[in-house]
Amino acid sequence: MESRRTRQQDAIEAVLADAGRPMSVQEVFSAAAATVPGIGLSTVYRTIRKLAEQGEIAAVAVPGQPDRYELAHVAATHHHHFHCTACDRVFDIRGCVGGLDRLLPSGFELHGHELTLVGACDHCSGT
Amino acid sequence: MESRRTRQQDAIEAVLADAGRPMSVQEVFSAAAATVPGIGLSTVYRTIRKLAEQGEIAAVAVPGQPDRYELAHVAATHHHHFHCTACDRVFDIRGCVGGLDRLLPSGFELHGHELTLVGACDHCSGT
DNA sequence: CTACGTGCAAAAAGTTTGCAATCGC
DNA sequence: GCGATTGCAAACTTTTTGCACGTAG
Repeated sequence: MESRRTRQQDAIEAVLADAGRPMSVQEVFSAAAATVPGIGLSTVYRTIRKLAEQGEIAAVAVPGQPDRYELAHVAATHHHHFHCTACDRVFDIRGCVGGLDRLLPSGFELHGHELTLVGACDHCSGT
Repeated sequence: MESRRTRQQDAIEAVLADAGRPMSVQEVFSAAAATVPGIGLSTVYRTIRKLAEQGEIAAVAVPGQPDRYELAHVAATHHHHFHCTACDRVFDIRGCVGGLDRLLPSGFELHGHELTLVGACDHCSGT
């Protein structure tokens, strides 16, 4: 269960690091293929799954679409997401809401939370 | 493109109405089969998709899992979700956070938001 | 009666797995 | 050299689609 450094893994992590926003497996695959031409889709799936299990990347869900992933150290810097329903991209937004404890029903334990704003990004809004 | 009232559609909507929490397509299928024995899985998919397009039900996403659905009139009564990572169920919780506008980057338009608390429900927490 | 909605089977899309060849260490 | 990792193809799973029949209006 050693961890071996390979061109493919480096490329995948680099893609996620450079993106600055959550990406789908397909997006990662396309982007990584630019660096490592013959890379296989299964390798991307395997690597992403491994990174997710190790907690190095976090999954972001959008209804009706496959999950997207982003580096955990980004996720650790607490932030949230903005889903543009026009161009369908997800952006990271800084800041966090507080006072969530008051929403919690008694007996429930709060471990974390995920907030997604929905709307149109600066590029897609009619502004 | 008329809308015809059928036994199957009634059963599916009844299941969602009675559940009180977001359900997956499979869950709806199983529950609806109790009322309409020979119901087909495709019918459930088709009906749910149609209801979603008409805005009568809302999709709730959980990373790594298929979407779950709940009646929109419930979603309209603004609320949020709690995902128990132990029993893997999603609960509705009342109340809503405010002040989201201040999180919004300039140029972005806010249409809605989705907040999911993550943790252990009263049944699963060690309490 | 007309044509929308259903059930079944086949197809498509998305993800995982088996295996021989490769490459890091 | 040894064994983890890869790429390809096949297996699976989940969701969508084609079609003939049943049925609501």
